[in-house]
Formats: sequence, C-alpha cells, structure tokens
Amino acid sequence: MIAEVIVDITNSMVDKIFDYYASEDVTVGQRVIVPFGKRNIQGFVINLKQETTVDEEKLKNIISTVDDYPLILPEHIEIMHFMVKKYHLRFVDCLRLFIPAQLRSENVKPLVKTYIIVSGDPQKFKKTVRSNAKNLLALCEYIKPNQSYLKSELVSKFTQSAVSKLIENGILRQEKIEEKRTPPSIDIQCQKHKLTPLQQRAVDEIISDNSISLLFGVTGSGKTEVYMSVIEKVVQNGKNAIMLVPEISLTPQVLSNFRARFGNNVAILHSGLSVGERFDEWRRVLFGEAHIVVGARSAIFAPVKNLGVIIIDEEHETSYISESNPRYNTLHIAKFRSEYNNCPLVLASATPDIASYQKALSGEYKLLELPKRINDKPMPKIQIVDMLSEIRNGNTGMFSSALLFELDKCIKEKHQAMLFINRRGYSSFMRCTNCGYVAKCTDCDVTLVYHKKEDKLKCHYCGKRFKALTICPQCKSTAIRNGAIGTEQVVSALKEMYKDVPIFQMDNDTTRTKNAYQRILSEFGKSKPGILVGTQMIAKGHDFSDVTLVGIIDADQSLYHTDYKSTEKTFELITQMSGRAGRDKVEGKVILQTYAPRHYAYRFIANYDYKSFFDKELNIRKNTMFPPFTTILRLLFSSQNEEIVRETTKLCYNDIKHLRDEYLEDFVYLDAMKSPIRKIKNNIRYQILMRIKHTHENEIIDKIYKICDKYNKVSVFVEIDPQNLS
DNA sequence: AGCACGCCGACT
DNA sequence: GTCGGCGTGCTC
Repeated sequence: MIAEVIVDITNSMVDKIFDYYASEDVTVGQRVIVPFGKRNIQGFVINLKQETTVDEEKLKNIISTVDDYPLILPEHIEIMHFMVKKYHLRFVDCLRLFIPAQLRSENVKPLVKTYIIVSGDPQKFKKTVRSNAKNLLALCEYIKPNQSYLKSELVSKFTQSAVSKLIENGILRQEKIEEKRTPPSIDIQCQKHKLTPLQQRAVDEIISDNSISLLFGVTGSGKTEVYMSVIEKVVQNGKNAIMLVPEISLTPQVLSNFRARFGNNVAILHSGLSVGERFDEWRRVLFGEAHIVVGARSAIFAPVKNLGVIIIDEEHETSYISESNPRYNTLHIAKFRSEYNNCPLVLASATPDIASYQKALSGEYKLLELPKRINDKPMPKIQIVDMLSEIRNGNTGMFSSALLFELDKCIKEKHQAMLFINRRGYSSFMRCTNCGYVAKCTDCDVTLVYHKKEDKLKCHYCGKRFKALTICPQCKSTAIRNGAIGTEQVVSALKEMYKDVPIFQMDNDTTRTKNAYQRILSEFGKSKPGILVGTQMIAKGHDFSDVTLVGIIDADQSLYHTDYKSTEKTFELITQMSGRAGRDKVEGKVILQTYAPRHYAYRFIANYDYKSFFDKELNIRKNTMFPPFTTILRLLFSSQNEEIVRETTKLCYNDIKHLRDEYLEDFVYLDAMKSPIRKIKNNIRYQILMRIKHTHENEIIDKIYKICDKYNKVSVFVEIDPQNLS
C-alpha cells in the first residue's frame, strides 16, 4: 500500500504530498515517522492508495507509527484541502490546527494512576506474617477485601516492599487506570427554565432541518437557554455539538451553565487550560467520551465525529477571524462542517454582523428573533448628552452634568456604576471641539488618521495625505484637538470626587497578570457602592445585578476610527455596554456622551433600533462600495531591503493592473502605497489595496495568488477582508 | 527545515 | 594545492 504523507516541517518548499510504502496497519490520520532526505521526521498520513506516479526507486518505507490511533479525522483532511484552496495555506499549518500544539513539542502523556485492588484475603495472609514485620502487618490491617486504593497512598504509608510482598502473594492486584485531567469550573446551580413560546419556536426551527439560522436576540432574551435545549435534543439523538464563544476566559458563567446541565459530557477547549488539561479534554472529544465541545475560535476544529449542531455565540465578534499564521474565518469552517455533517448551524447575536443580517433578510439564513428580554424587563433608557453644548455652558471637564448627577445618585443609593472608555482600535484623529467636525478622506468616507511625526492627516484606505487641521473648515474655530481620554485620567478624576468609594480600573495595563481580570471583577462585585472604569473588556463578562448606571465617556472614539466598519462596531459596543445596566430589580440608566449627538448611529442606539441602523448602514456601504458589497484585498510586501520591496510592489502592481483590465467591471478600487506602519522589526512594508465585486471573486483571488507566488524575493501576504490595515 | 553539491577566495 | 564561504536545489 502507498500512503500520502505531509511532513511536519513548516516550509513552503516541502509543503507537498509525499508518497511512501506503508504496511497494512497504517491508517489515514495517523502520525508516522518517515525517512526524509538524510533524516527521519514526523509526518501525517492523509490518504492511502494502491498506485503512485513516483519512481519506484525513490519510494521509501514508513518507519513507524507514532500513535496507535488516528489523530486526524477524515473530515479534517477534507477541511485541510478546503483551507489550503480557500486561504492558500500550507498543509502542515492546517494539520497543526487540528491537534493540540503540545502534542508535537512538549511531551504530554496521559495521566496514569496505578490502583491496588484487594483480590485476596488480607486477614488470612496476616497469620502467616512474622510478628516483627510491622509495616506488613499494619498494611494487612488497613486494607479491606474487594476495595481499591491508590498505589502511591499505600506505598507512602506502608513502604514499597510491603505492598510488593502482598502483590507477590496474590493478595493485591495492580491496575493502571488513565485519569483525565478535567478543568475546574465554578459550581453554580442552574435550573432548567421552561422555554418561552418564542424560545421554543427558535429551538424547533433550528433542529427542524440542516440550514443556517441567525438567532437575533436582544441582551437578556435567553439565548443560552435556546442553545442548551438545542444541544440537549441533538445529544439525545446520539449526535454531538460544538458551541463557540468569542473569548472563553471572559465567559466563565457560560461554562458553568453547561457543566451544570450536561456534566462530564462537556469538554472545554481554550488557551487558558494547562497543557495536560487541554490534551485530555481534546482526547475525551476524539474518543467520544464527551459529546459537547465548548470553546473559543479554534474549537471549531475539535475532533468531533457525527456533528449534530454548531452554535456560534456573539457571531459578530472579530475574534472569530484569525488574522495571523494560518488565517481563516471560523464561519467558513463552520459552514463547511455543517454541510459535511448535514447539520444545522446557528449564528447568534444581539447585534448581528451586517453581512449576516443581510443574508438572513435575503433568505440565505433562517431569521429567528427573540425581541424581548426574559420577564419583559425593559432595556435601560439611554440618554444622549451633547458634549459640545456642555462646553458652551462652561463645562470643559470629561464628565457632563447629567453624568455627574446620575453618578451622585447612584453612589448615594449604594448601587454600582460602570464607566466605559471607548478606545477600541485607538488611533488619533482630529476634531474641532467647537462644532464637532472630524477630518475625513474626500475619496473614501473614512476618518483620517493624524500622523504626528509628519504632521499630516492620512487615509489608511487609499493612502491620500492631507494637511493637518489648524482651522476648522466648518466653523473656522481654532479649537482643534487630537488624541483621546484615557482610563487613568478618568480614574484619577473620580478619586478626587469620591474619596471613600472603591474605584476599579480595567484595561490592558491592569489586566496583564494572570488572574487580574477575575480579581478586579469579583472585588468590584462586592463593592457597593463601587465604580468600575474600563475599556471594551468591561462590556462583557459577569452580570452585576447592582449596576444601575452605565456612563459612556467618549462614545465617538471608535466611531471615528479609520475602518469602514467603525460605525457598526460602535453600535455593537454601546448596545452591549448598555445591556450591563439594570439587570435586576432597579431600572438601569445609560448616559452616552458624544460630540456628534446627531450622528445616525446614536439615534438608533438610543432606541435599540438595530433594523433601522442596519438599513442606513447597508445603504452607505452600497453607495461607497464597501463590504458586504465588495471584498477588500490587501497584499502586504515586506523585506529588510527597501529598494527590493518597492520594486517588487511596483512589478506586482503592474501585473494586477493587467488583471484589472481583464476584469474592469469587478475592480472598484486599486492602488499601491507604503503601509501605514512603515516598518516592523526592520522590515519595510508596502501594500497593494483593492476592492472587488463578488461576481468573479474566486477567479480573481486565484489569479492574485498565482501572481504573488512569482515574487519570492520578499515576503508577500495576501489578506482577504483584513480586519485592520496597519 | 536541513543537508549536499558546487564553484570561488585566502590559508597551512 | 585544500579548507571553507554560502548560493542553489532536493527531499517520496
């Protein structure tokens, strides 16, 4: 038999299929050791066949197998082929995604404990023992017939020789049992709620066929209950489930809910686990010991056989897109697996991705709505505060009078407040503090980024440069400001105002250490009154029932990010943040401070009106020809040698111009420029940006890959719909 | 990746 | 003469 093997070396030169002679016991998906050049290395068997086109004298034998069971399912080999084609990845990089990383480098071994089973009669044996054999006598006294003990325990109490003596005489029997390291989870009670009619309808719709559903449910509408009911049904039918959450360490309560409901049937896969835990959880899935997988992005590759459903919670989150190494979009893999297994796929969110909602409206996805909170609890009222009029009224501080008033009230009533600094994708832009004008690109309708070094405004989409503002073109004021408010500023201002109130700061700086995140949250949870100040990381996580006030200090910061998605992201973030207030009896309130109170995003946010926002936003995207109406492609060239990068970019740009002439209708935009971040680790970066229509998208992308493959003097990255353009 | 082959400069 | 520099090319 001939085996097709991918060698475990990350180099494009050897990333191809090699044929080897294999004995009958080699199976697809197994790891093997093969002779490769002068040495022996590890490889993965991806196919078995009878014939080969390779010269017989070149063919060598597989030396041995590494594991006695296949690590990679046939489905995963299909996924690999799919990914290699779609994302132009290497075979090995895909295969490595499918198995725990530690399996290759470190030596993780199954945790095996030796047990001692009392198979004979210790009392009877005791009579034959000499009276001075103290340990032996004590051991005979200690053990009871037909009981089992940990060997290590008996050895430490009664010495190795005593235990061995009893084994020799057949009183004790040894047995090695593998124990799986199960990650701990907080034990909380989770009663099974009766589903509301709407929830029940959603469950029935999801499991009725194998289509893709968009579960559009506001915060607090009980989506988790829907997931659990769907999964329960799927497991009852003898199938398995994958449930993805955006960042698992931020959602421990989801895990606890699942553990409470499904017990050991749940396996958890995420980066926070120890090496051994992850290895064991992964094998529990592979061996079919756990039927439900809960995990972050990479859990989409879990070795689940016979998938019955895939659920993606908070589907709009960008963490589902891998932007480095093996680049992939979880949604594509999920669609592939749901088709392969002929099972339903559920995308769920309170603020669906615009592209997802569009597909739901067009009928490509099934739209399932949960428009109300459980128990008909109202959403907190959102009050928009115009910071420009605050300035006009003489308040130049960072807190509006409305926020100060509500904060005072909240503290007096011993409730909790969360203050949110929106600095997602922080970059500095220029704003007139008199009229609120923000500098935008004339060609792209995105906010310009201020580059301090050159004192210029730049568009990160087309590269066009503009003079830095000194006078506002709208109102002729000179009150131009750049930069943004930081968490520290807010915290120190609060500490001045409320000397006795505990104030917590949560951002990238304060959550560096391992458990800082949980510690801050749990301390805040106990502090009544208390104030938590933070970046977008406080928008998720635990429910605090006593939070009655949410203050959004400067909502605009993400609105004016350079990304065409910035308005959508602002809508998501503020909606999610607002959902933190008024989770319990007391009604919540949200104060939203902005310099652009009439921006359409805020109007819709205040009314929780996703659908109108969607209509407006989609219309803008259509007029400007941005996704989901086009695909953005970015080619990134980098090298130590600026001359070579510039030349290569130029040559490639010319090739692509020819391609554009071939597909004139499809190219909406094409240009080449220096990358916004000019240099990383001494590598000079240039880029080619384009936007193309979907009509011949696959053909064009294929051709672009082919073009880029020609330029191997510098490193070339092809990015499809990149999340950031730095 | 790693190792061999191969064709040029400066050394015992 | 030969030791060693790293450019190029191959690994079933």
